[in-house]
Amino acid sequence: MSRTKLPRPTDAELAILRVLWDRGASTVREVHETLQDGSGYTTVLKTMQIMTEKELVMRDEAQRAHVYSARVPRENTQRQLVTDLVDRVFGGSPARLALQALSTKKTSPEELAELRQLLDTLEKESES
Amino acid sequence: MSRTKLPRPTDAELAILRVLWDRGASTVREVHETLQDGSGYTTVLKTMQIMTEKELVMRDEAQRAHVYSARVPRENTQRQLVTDLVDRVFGGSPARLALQALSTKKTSPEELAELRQLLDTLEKESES
DNA sequence: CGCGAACTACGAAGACCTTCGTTGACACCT
DNA sequence: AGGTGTCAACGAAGGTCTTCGTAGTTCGCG
Repeated sequence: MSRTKLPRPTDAELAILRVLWDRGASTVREVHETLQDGSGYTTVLKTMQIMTEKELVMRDEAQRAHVYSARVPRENTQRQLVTDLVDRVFGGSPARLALQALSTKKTSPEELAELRQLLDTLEKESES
Repeated sequence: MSRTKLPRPTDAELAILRVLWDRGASTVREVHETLQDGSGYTTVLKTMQIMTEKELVMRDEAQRAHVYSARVPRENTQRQLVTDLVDRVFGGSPARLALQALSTKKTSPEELAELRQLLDTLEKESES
């Protein structure tokens, strides 16, 4: 049992994970350049080292410039953060979060259609 | 311009806010008792004092046991946290968050109906 | 070889969060 | 008046996160 009940990634960690999810395996330099915030190179490096310890990312040390890749899938992290938020501020109701999310900004017709489809599926399920 | 760009409430703060939103104005003791986590009385007190400084809550000192009430509305905080999450992990697409939220857990038929209604409204809007 | 550029590693500082012990004030009861 | 319980205030400790300076390593090049 070495499963240590992973904590939420921090903001800085999440920003880095997003880069790795989007770009795929990358060096510190690449991440640092992509991430156009004001943070310094060594800051990004340090954070990525910590993320390696936390097993959020993998490191390939074959080259001099180590190559990092995300070890946690994007979907999982999204799910983790969503259920966390649902529990902490929406009383455990994902639907209320969904309502809040949708009424906030505008959504494209394609996404609306996708949502409608999901809704159909869910309603059929609840009927059976 | 005294608007200081409010930061996300921390976990402990959020837990307390939830109690205040649910119960309405409450004393520290009441909050502490409601909140059945393992935290000590003075911990809750301290946090609520800090929240007063941050203007997250209001304090009525008329009685010996001060009475606190939420100063930020629940809706605002929910919106804040949702848009924050949308920006940080769903690339700015609320619909993707909604999809993730809904596919995670089961949702009651009433909520599904509510969602469908909102979807109708949104689709009509995008048509015009 | 010797220099500079690109890297990693390390450590420490500063900010914030959470936790709680202790102190002092106040109130009620006997 | 003295004792007991309730309360706010304070301060300090310990943890985590973020930041970055500095030092050491490696590589390529003149």
